[in-house]
Amino acid sequence: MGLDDRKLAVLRAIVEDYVSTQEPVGSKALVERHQLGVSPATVRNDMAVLEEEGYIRQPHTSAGRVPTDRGYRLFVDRLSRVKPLSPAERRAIERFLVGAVDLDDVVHRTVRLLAQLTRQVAVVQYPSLARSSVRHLELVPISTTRLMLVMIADTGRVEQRLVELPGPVPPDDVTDLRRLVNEKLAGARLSDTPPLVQALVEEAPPELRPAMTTLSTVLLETLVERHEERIALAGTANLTRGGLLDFQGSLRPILEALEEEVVLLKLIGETEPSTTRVLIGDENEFDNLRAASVVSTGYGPGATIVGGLGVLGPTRMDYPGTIATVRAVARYVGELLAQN
Amino acid sequence: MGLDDRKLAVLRAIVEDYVSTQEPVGSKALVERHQLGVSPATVRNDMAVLEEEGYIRQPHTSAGRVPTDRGYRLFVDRLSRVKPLSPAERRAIERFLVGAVDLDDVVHRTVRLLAQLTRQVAVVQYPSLARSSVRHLELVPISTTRLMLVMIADTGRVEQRLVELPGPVPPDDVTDLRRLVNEKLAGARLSDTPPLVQALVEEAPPELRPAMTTLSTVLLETLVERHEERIALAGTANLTRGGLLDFQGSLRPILEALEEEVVLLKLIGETEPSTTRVLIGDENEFDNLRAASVVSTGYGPGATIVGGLGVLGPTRMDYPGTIATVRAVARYVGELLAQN
DNA sequence: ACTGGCACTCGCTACAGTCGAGTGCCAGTA
DNA sequence: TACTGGCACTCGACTGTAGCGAGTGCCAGT
Repeated sequence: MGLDDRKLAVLRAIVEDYVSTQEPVGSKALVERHQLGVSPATVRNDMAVLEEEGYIRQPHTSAGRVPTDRGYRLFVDRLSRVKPLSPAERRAIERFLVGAVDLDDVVHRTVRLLAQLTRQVAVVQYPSLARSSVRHLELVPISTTRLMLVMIADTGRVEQRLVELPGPVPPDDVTDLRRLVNEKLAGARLSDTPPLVQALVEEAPPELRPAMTTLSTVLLETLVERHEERIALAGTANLTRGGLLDFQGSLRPILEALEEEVVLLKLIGETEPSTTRVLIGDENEFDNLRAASVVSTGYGPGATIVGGLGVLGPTRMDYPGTIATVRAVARYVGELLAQN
Repeated sequence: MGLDDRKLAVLRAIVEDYVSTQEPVGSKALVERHQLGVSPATVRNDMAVLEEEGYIRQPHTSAGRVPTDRGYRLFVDRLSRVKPLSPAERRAIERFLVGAVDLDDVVHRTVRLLAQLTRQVAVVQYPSLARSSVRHLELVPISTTRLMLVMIADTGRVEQRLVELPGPVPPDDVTDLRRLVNEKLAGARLSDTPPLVQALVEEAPPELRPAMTTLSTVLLETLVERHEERIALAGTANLTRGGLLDFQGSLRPILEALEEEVVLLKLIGETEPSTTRVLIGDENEFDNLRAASVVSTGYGPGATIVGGLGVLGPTRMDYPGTIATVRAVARYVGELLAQN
């Protein structure tokens, strides 16, 4: 594993050149474009070693070298220098996000911004209900046997659900139900609600018992079991940049994966540590995405994390730039949420 | 314009063959696959006429014929025979749509169903607010100077919006505001609300005046001006079927168009008459979509129309089948909405 | 440990030739 | 007049060959 500094510099140069030109890079071009201080022949020897170690490969015998997924990984972990955002980018972020009136609005603006800045596919998860607390529960009578249950979370999310009651419930009883439900649940984290909901049913006065039972079922279903995560997506047109070279010629598997909310959630939703996560090619657990890389991070007001966001692109992407942008956008969104 | 019956039959045969094989169709293959009762030479003469009239064309001199947009138009208008849904399809529709608990749920299921059945890109517009009536307006205090305005429409749509009040408003005043707003607006069509909102401000008691003024601004903005239309999309992966032959090799313009809600709304939202609309290639007003066709129709409970839905695919698509499916799905969705 | 030189590989492009599906036209026939 | 069979022609698709050149691996020399 003798990878001395120069070999690492060569790998870095290969990655940088390949990312920008999208063409296999040869030894001669390398020494011309970078100040390596050695001759092409020497670089070739280094390349041979790098290839043997699996960091680069040759598409065909007489072609230049291309980084492998492993090579990108090493690059991301040890070689990439942080790329600060340009002032223009900072300004773009601020301009784009001010004036958002709504959680929906914030999420939509964010996902478009992210797609535009990175020129890739952007994914933003709405604040997770599992990480939210109940701010208020509203019951709106639709008919004598139907209620609309509206839950407002502290993260700004609003979920609604129709409740089909077992029998007619007079308006006064609805008021009572509303009061009881709010007394018990307001302020509680959603993940803590199941026992509380259970208690609600047990403590309900007899005449409200049937309605409360139905209501509790819906509550549990909507708020906990079905784990209603939502996702916004933008920039799919960016997949077609770079012709058909990226993604080995077929967008199909990528587009299919992007249609599955479950997949997207796995991609950007699992950010336990608050650090940025980079998944490169193979490392991805979905076969459909083995030709793609994902950069994602968590966001939230202050230090807490309420959701994830990220971008998806070809393995040959500008990792330092993308990582910087994703982080910056996540931070801005967090600040925005903190204001509400 | 002498297009006798046989020439029309030839055109129909060309369209049908081309749609199913995706290859230019020649005179010999035509007489073999269809019972036209004449020789290839005769068919060739007919083809020459059809080409002169602009209904078909030759990709290159020594190739078979391909329908033009104009040819598809004639086919759709006069030649296509209605294709009844298979029992399997009917069952799929029913199975897919029962068990929807929510408007969101209904829309999502519908759009996926449509994409799956037609194997194309499906678009479903949420019931338009412009065509809805207010069922209930709820004001939920978030802090002393902030309210969450929640509007529930008779179509099942729920819109929320944060209201930043000019000063602190005590809970009792919020109750009053809620009562006043509902008394005035509940039951009104959204398009009729502007004068009512105006009246609300004028009739408000002095102490509620400032809050009501702010509230009315948000109300108008959210419910009328910003015309909050929503759209669901599915099946973009289907664009890659048929290799790169459809859409002349580049999905880019299509994907770009699909990202613009405004474009989608124009495509499927403008269904004044309750009939199915077919836009073929050129006929589309967006340059990005000149290689695509759109089949759309309105849906709604009973005879009224509250929104549009449709699919987008290559100009060489199975028009009769697609039209039948789109219609059937729209009808089922309408019935589903009528139940609520 | 690095370098210059050299033979070698192999994808890319251009070009020529063949094949065959499909056409347009025309003279012949019912 | 309307259709048909026959025939010459067109032109894209495919195949094979040849030359080019970027890039490599190796080796002897410093």
